[in-house]
Amino acid sequence: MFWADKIAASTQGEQVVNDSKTPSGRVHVGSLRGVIVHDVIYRALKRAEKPVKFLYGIDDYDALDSVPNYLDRDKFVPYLGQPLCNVPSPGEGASDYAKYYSSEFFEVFDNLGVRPQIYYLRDLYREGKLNPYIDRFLQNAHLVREAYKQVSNADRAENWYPFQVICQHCGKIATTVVSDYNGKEVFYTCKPDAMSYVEGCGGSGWVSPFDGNGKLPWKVEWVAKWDLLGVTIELAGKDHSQKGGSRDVANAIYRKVYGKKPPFHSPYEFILVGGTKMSSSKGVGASAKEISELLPPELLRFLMLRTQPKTAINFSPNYETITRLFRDYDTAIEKYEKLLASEENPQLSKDLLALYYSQVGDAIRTYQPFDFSTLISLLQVPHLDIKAEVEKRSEQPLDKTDWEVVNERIRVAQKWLDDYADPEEKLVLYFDEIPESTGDLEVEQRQYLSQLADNLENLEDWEGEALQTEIFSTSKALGLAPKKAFPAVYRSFLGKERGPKAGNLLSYLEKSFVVKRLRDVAIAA
RNA sequence: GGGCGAUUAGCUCAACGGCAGAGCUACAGACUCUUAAUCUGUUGGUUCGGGGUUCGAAUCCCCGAUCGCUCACCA
Repeated sequence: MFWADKIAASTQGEQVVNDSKTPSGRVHVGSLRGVIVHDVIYRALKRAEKPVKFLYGIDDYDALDSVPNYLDRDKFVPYLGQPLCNVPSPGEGASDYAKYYSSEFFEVFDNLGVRPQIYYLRDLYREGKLNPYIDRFLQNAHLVREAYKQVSNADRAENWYPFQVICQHCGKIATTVVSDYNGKEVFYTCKPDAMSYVEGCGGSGWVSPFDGNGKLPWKVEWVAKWDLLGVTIELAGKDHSQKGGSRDVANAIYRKVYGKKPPFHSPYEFILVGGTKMSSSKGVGASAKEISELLPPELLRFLMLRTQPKTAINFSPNYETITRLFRDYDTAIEKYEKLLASEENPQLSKDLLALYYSQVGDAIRTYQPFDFSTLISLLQVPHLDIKAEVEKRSEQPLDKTDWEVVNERIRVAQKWLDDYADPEEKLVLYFDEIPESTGDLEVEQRQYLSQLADNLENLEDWEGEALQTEIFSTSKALGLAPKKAFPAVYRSFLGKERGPKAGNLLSYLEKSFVVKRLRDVAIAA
């Protein structure tokens, strides 16, 4: 059974799936794992025809705790410690910092077909929705302290309260400590030494904790959200899911203060991104936005969900990884088509369910696959009419959908070549020097190149087909197997054993250059 | 030091108590203009090591190794 269907099958009654994110900056591609995991669980529940809602919260009352290195430090340092919804937007088109980065993230959601009901913590606080929870946690601060102590062995002072107000003097929320509560107002101090990354202003006073004047600490806030929204399923990254970790603490608080059972939980693993291959100099990297601009949505979903949540995913946008992703997807598509041809309403196996849940829409979109790695190769051949080439190499005539898929892949392949490919992953023509690897050529191969140079020199029609014929017939005439002949040619120009169709390749080069190079290689020791 | 997770073919992963598998790679063939293409086939395993439970263990238990994450605050 597919992992998400297992979770769906274990539930009873109406389900509320929840996930959330602090919009502290650009979102790394790894953050998409949680998003996709929850989306797939949501879809699995729908597929099982169980009543379900999917919520996504933006924790924009959290404090700005560092200035990302891609922002102007001087401009944002003054806002350290303030709620993200009160920090100015770093760019056009958003009212504030939190909205700016969360809407960037939501564009990716939209692209991936993830459509949860979105809510903002600022609204929950300011509209007073969390007031009853704030009151209850303040009244029962001792129970919260107990939970912290028992679960994660963290000591809290006797007069510690699970609440932080926004300082009325300096606007920071991270530095305030509440030390008293009279049922209507709390007494707070904005402490200079409360946080390592920012100093409080030293102000203090009595203030109402309600209607957006402050927030609950994260672990406590989590509980309030669960109860307010009726959350029944919420997974968390494994960093939160350790024994004694934040999820454990939140669970304990929910049990202690409300006597209720916490939502279903299971940790999910990270996505490990091979950092060295990332080209930061080209300004591209592994942000969720960048990767979603590179990969077609169903491929990105496929990457995230075919692996069960508790297994780590290794992903780098290098040749090996990215071509494999496309190939695996195509393999699944072909398997599905075969199944479809043999049965009316086929039962989907586990791998095909991964394909199903990868779709942005409701049905699996089938097409005639055209190998992605071949496209990467073809795009590097100068002056090649790629569409004609695709047509020629496809078994069946391509229909409208096929072309859509191919065109999308051409775009991806080109973008990958431009922004992500390492030099050694690209086709390199050696114009100025003879590739080193020609040194290993055998005597017969050198004789062949020499003969080929003579034949080509006399060739009148410098054109792909004719060149291909000449390369081939020369090898026949000398009795040298094509398996030896062609690599000799490729090595002379590319330094590799293989390459694009040799005739075409040479036809794009100057005749004099080709002849000279062949002779140079032939006589070199 | 404590905790959690992982470790299966060269690589990426599947199998989750019932014959250890797939894709890619590699290798070998086929296609008598044949070159990043296509097709066929083959190789490849002490399931990290050691012990135990079981009729039966990659799977469950114990000990150990390696790797990753985590264990003040914040999230």
